[in-house]
Amino acid sequence: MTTLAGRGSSPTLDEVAELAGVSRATVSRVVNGSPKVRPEARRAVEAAVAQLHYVPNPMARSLVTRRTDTIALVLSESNAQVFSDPFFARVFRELSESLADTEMNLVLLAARGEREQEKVGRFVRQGHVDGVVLVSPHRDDTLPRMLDEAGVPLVLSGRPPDGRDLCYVDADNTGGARTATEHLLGSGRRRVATVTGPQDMIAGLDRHAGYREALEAAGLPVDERLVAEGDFTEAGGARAMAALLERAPDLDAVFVASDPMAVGALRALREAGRTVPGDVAVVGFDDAAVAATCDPPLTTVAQPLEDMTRLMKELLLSQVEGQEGVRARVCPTRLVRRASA
Amino acid sequence: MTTLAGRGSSPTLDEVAELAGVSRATVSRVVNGSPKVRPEARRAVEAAVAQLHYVPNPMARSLVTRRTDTIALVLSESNAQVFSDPFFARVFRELSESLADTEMNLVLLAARGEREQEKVGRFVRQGHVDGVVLVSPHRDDTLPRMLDEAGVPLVLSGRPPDGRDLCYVDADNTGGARTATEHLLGSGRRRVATVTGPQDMIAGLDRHAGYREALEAAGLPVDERLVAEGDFTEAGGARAMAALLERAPDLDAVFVASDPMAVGALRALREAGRTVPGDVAVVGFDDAAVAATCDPPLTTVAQPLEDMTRLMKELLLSQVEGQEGVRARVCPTRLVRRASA
DNA sequence: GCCGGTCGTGAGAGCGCTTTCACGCCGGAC
DNA sequence: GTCCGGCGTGAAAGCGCTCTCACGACCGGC
Repeated sequence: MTTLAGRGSSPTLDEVAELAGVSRATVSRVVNGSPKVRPEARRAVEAAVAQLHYVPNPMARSLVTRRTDTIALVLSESNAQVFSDPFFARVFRELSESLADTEMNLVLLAARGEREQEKVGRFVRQGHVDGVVLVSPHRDDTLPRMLDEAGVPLVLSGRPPDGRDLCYVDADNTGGARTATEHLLGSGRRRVATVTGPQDMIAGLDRHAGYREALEAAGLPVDERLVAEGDFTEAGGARAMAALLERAPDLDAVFVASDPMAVGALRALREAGRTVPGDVAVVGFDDAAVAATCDPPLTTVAQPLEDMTRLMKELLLSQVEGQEGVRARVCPTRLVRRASA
Repeated sequence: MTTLAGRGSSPTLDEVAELAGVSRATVSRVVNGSPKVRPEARRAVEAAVAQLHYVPNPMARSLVTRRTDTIALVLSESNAQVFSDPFFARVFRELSESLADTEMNLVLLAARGEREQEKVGRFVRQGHVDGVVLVSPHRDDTLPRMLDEAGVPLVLSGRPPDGRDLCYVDADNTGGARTATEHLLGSGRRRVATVTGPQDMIAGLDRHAGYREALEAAGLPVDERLVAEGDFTEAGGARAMAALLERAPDLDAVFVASDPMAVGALRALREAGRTVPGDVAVVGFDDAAVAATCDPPLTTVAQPLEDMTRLMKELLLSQVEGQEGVRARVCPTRLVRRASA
């Protein structure tokens, strides 16, 4: 195959250089915004670039710069449903948006089963991306370690499981759960139950811990009949709530570890004939869109997602630039008061 | 910077060649599975590769092969909510899974606002990917044209808006809607309403058309009071259903153009004191997970999503291989009968 | 008038890989 | 014994870019 200018295959630096009457080096300088180019030459190059519709070949560039100007958001999650999780969707959106006026590209990689994790690992190790933001909600996930050992700039969304010293940004899940529970306690409730998240997920663990902390701080015993595990879905929340009602009919409040589960709990409560917040006060977590629209509107714990995403971006980009700065950041949550508690 | 073997920077072909006592060319042949290598030499190379943990540099390779072994799934959608749409999530999952035992990588690109579309366009035009599967649900989207003109192998998920001759795979939305409506008519209903999808979305349009076709085929007039537009969300479905009930209290059936909307419609119906399917029969579309779990379980139209995804993959890969084969494929839908109609 | 210092530029060496091409080798046909 | 045809191999030419380095032009200071 010969490389014919203007015939399908895109023009190269040399062709631009020839048309502009300068050398390759000068064209490169113009394209990369170097200041050391005479205005006159710059204009000539720019005209040639425009005329030829020149687009630099990123592979050739990466080959020498060792940069790809691309970062990956990787979702490590075997469970299908979590992909459509509003929390994750928002992280992706915010990240994508905040990168939009950068020259950085964002790609999303899914690592479901082990095979896919392996593929993602290879992809990253091969240098396809300059860095990765990793969402790895499960405690026993091996991907954080794999990517860490790949030596690529890495920021976790959510704290790492085993206390590994990885760079991460997380919401203060424990603190948020504590505040939520204290809010319930503060309004005079004494039989405060909880629907936890899956206890093999870090956020599920932390929010559960916050609930217990609040009870202990108030000098109240933790009654295991008041604790039921959900799976972060609406259906699971309804199930857990029903079980709770069965085991502890005298409960007068419940902290539910996610808004979708809280919506399910609301339904179970309604079906059991309990009023909210009259009979049972309910607090959720996440401040998902549904929290404002359900009936009654949900008091919930909001994470500063925008800040968190910005932080992830900044921490990652500074690593990409070669600076090792802050390793971890825990962001405060905020109680959003609505009608349910 | 000097390139020191084994020191951070990964080993190159030459280092492997030297260790194995052969030439670069031979190593390349082994790595790429060429048969023309003596078993003895092959073993030596493989040992060297293993010892050095050699991983080929994909940029260098792409530079000469003009392939990246990566395809993109791009979602062109300004509306945030659609990202967590179960239909899209499934397409992504299926595609990812079916590519898992290929050497092809899959990345997801989001093209929300115009800026992001521009970025995705540039990304693709620069040759970062070998092909793209494009989900572009809106009628007035410019991305299909942009990517088509980029000259990259392209398969749309869903038919293209303006009759452009693009390669696509779609469900038979019109046929499915017709079948659904006929089912309602066949069970003796005579005042069959519809909650349509947004009329600036292709699926919304097609499903609406199917509804009208069925009525016309049955010799029934289309009563515009029986038509309300939803937005493919549960809340929107509830709103539209309420409006329908207001305008045409005598309706006895409704075809709802998506399952989430149908769930909302079910709620509105319940709140209005109508029984389902006693007073009003309801048929949804998509056979989403929620259709089987809601109350009553939803009769709905299922798309052969697995087949469709496989087709997209095959059509795209054959384009990548340079074959121009089938351009379009419309897959038949199937009515799933449950309790609601 | 000479000298040191910018400043803009171009030649050229690589980045790590694939791939063509030519060459030496060996087995079989004559 | 000679000749031919594979077969395995290595040398070398790129792929399109960046970046160092050297060089000429031009400036002001003495």
